[in-house]
Amino acid sequence: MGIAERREIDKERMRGRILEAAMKLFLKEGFERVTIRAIAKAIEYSPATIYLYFKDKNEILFALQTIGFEKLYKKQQDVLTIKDPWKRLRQHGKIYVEFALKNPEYYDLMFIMRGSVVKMKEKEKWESGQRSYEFLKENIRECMSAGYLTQTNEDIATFAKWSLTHGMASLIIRDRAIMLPKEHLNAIIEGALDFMMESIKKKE
Amino acid sequence: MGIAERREIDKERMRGRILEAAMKLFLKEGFERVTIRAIAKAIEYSPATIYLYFKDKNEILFALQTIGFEKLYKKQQDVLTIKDPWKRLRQHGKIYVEFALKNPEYYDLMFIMRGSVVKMKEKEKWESGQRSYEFLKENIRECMSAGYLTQTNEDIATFAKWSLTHGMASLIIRDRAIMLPKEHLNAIIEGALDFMMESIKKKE
Amino acid sequence: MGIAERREIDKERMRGRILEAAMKLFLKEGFERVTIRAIAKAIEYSPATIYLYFKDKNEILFALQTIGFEKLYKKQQDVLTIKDPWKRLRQHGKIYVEFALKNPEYYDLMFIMRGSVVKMKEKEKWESGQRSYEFLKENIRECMSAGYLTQTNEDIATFAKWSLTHGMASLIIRDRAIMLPKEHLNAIIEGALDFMMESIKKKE
Amino acid sequence: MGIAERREIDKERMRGRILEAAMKLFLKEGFERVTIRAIAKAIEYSPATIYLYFKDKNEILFALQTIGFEKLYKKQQDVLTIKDPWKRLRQHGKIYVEFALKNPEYYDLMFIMRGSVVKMKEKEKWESGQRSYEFLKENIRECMSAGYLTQTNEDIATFAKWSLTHGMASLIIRDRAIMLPKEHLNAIIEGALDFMMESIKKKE
DNA sequence: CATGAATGAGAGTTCATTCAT
DNA sequence: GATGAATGAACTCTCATTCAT
Repeated sequence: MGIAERREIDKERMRGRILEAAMKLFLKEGFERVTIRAIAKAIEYSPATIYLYFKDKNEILFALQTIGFEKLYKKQQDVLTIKDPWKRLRQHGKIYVEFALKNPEYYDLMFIMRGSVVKMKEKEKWESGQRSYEFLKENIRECMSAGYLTQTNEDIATFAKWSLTHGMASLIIRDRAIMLPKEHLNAIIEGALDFMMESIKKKE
Repeated sequence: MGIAERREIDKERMRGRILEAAMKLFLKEGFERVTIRAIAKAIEYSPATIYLYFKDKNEILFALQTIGFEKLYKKQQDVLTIKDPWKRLRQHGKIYVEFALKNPEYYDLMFIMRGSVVKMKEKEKWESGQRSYEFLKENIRECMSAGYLTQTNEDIATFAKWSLTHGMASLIIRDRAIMLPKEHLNAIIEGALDFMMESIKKKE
Repeated sequence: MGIAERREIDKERMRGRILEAAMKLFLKEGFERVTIRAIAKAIEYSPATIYLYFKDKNEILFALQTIGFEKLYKKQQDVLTIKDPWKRLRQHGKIYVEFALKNPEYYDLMFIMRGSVVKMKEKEKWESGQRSYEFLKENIRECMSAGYLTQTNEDIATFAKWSLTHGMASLIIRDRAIMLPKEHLNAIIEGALDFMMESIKKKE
Repeated sequence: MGIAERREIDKERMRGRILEAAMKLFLKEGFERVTIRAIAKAIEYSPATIYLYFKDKNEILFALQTIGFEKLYKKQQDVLTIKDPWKRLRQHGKIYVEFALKNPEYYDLMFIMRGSVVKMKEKEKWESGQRSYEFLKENIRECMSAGYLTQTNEDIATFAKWSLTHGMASLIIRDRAIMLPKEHLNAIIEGALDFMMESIKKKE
């Protein structure tokens, strides 16, 4: 291992520490508490040091987003153990919402937070976002091939499914589903997923 | 028209101008650019003047939200002309998403934006929010009574329907549905609504 | 009674209401809460109206001060019923501190508050302040004539007496005597007065 | 001298400059003119810089107060060279008033200024304040033991002595002793001290 | 590599005061 | 005589960022 290589590794490690600290702040204190200073303090470096590893605050948020997408994608992979595409689709919905509610700050960053912060329309980033979308689409496609689903445009079906799950997750995360008692939420979510799945099923 | 009356009207007009300016800033510059100073500048008054019409920044945001809910509720009423609850439900979904995409700033404020802004007022605010929810629920109920819908918990069905529409709207508003070509969006939305409606329908 | 006269009376009445309101705010809310707006609100007039009766905020504070001095002077007069100058001096000290502690905001305004607020060095005002001083001095003089007091410069004796009482009052009012338990304060004050009186007494 | 050490010294020096500037403003412009901005301007730094050295404005005032108490306590120590408790007590009074009149801003902050500024810190702050009180009390006690003083409660005697000196100092500092010609002030103060001392002395 | 020191820009808010009506 | 409307001038404080060392 050359010197340059080691340097690279060290650099990567430091970036990791910064991101980890930033995420912890996110989780514990919420978005508006994630300041460069706070991050610096958490890793016991000076604010200026952060700038040696990230161009600016946006780059940090962007990196966190990417990590978030990575995490989600991994979770999605787990679902592949289920061979039946129909059952897999159902489980897919479940783990998606679960991911969102267990990692609300990640999810927020990935799917809710304002674009201005992380210039959303730049393609690069959505490489990772898109991957998750494609994964879902593939699942839908298989359901169609297997005759489970009313024939329809696959993008439509994918978007519908995604919207349902995202809708539930984001309403909850952003405190708009307060009319539903917290203790019933899980049951309602499962119910809603079943509701759509059941009904979505091709009637013979 | 008495003097007092005219005064009241003038005051209301000024409040209107402030709200309008705030809303424009929202739209053009994003949330964090909506500052008292920016609003003041936009209407060519001093920052202090704003405080003659609104107690603080929160009150402005709160007022905008309330207007938004009013607007939405009115739109929802239009749907009542459709007597068949099933067709009405379908149209309900359509106008909901339409509202969101035509008034993205309002919708954002009402259903997406961080709660911190309106926290204390939870109860009052959600009076208006809840009203819209109840309206949808009533529609669902009627569909059930009329035998259109698979029997299920009404809150589940309502939340599912709401989540679908909110999901679509919020993914688009916050730029997460960029993989879907803009020119097809409308069709996809309609498709997704039909998709769910169709499939949701009770199989005999 | 002519029109002009009535006008004058009305004006005076209004000034009175303003001052009263201002003083109430003083007492209830403390100095920094006495704003022109707050006063106006209290008497249910507009802030602008205040300026028809007082040139500026300072003039209000100045007027309050004068009223304070009036009050104190009246209290001082009560003491004249005591014929013996020595006993009268003792009582004089007592009522002075009493006045201060019962009307801390007045006292503060009169004897503690920064000159910047009420340009202290302008003679006019101290006409009223001085009067109280002279009254005490006269008492001292009588004590001397009556042979009660060690012969000394009368200004010295007056200043000493005044300083003792003012010192106690102001230390208490501005929270610097917190090491003395509140419930003993009265006894300590009386004790201190006696202490000085006793010892001040000419030894034969 | 290591780098860290030098840094520390520089930091301390800067804090010193800030405090000095704040104190000058106090002196020249009065309390309400002591703003962060004004301090910053005075030392030709930006307001934000101040916050690198002090948490907030309160901390500055608190620091000044503490310095003041330190200064006073040191002055009080000087008096210990006088062995006779009676003479020492006399000198104690003198240097107390001298301190107040030579450092009116400090004295004001320590013993006159509204508590609001330092409220929360009551306990810590008054550790230093109390120390000075205790020092005086000890002197009083010694005078009693030595038979100089009429037997009385020691708190009463201490408070009386303190009140006399504080009374004189604060009346002068806050411009309420303007009836006494400036050029005689010193003599009057000394006279008042003697007056009390003389008279306080136990009569045999 | 790391950072201490510094800052420009800006946030929300409050106040005494003015003036046309 | 009364006031609604308006504002200039402040205030404290926070943040992302830069740069010489």
